[in-house]
Amino acid sequence: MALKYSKQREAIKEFLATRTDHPTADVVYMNIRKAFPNISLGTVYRNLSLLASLGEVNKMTPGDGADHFDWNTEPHYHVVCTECGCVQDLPMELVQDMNKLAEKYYDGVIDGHNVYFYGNL
Amino acid sequence: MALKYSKQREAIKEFLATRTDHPTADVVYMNIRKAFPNISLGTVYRNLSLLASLGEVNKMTPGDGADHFDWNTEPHYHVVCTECGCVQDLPMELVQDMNKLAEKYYDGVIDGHNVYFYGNL
DNA sequence: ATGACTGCAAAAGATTTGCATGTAG
DNA sequence: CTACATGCAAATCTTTTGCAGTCAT
Repeated sequence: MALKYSKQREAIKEFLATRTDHPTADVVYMNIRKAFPNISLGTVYRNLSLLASLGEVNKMTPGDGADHFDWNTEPHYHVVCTECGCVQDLPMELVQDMNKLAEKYYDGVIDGHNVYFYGNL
Repeated sequence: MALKYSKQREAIKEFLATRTDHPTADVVYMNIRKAFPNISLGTVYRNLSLLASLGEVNKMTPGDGADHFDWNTEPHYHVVCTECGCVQDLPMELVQDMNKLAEKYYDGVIDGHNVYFYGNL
């Protein structure tokens, strides 16, 4: 289980680091393809779960059918856009109000996206 | 879009109300079959999402591959068993500590299940 | 050399959908 | 009657896996 270097995995990590949203495996695949036209979707999935198990990325399942991958491994909350389904980080000032959020659903607008609180309410 | 009565839907609702865990569509299917041997999995899925859109049940996606359905529509948190994957409600006294939970992962034992905090940390 | 990694394609698992038939209102 | 609901099967979508060849160490 000794890790070996792979330029595909490196490219996937670099790509994730450039994104503040939280792409799905397929979005990663589409983008990595620009630099590696022959990369396979299986390789993207294998590397994403490897990176997730190493703790280098976070795997999220917001419930839109596909998993999302987050380069930010610091503990934080997320919100999901009700329009496009994208995942955004929850502003820190709202984190402090988690107890209140837990008492009722949060609906609002962040960065032009209509979001609802994505949590286990 | 006027709702019509169906004994299959009624049975699904009744079954969910008897469960304190949070069954998957397939588990619901297996159980409803005892009373309705000819019910189809498609019908179970159609009714579960109908009930979810009516707000009569909650649909959850803990990330184990399948969606789970929860009869308790009151706002509350969940934890997931790392052994069997089942979903449990988070004890209310812990809800009051949500801010602290948000700062670090929660690992513990509840009702004999080794659980981790299922949230968007 | 050896074991990890890749591309490809097939497989697996969950959910959705099209269609002909059944049934509540 | 006529919509809505059902059963069945096929289709769709995401993710995983087996395998033979490739590459890092």
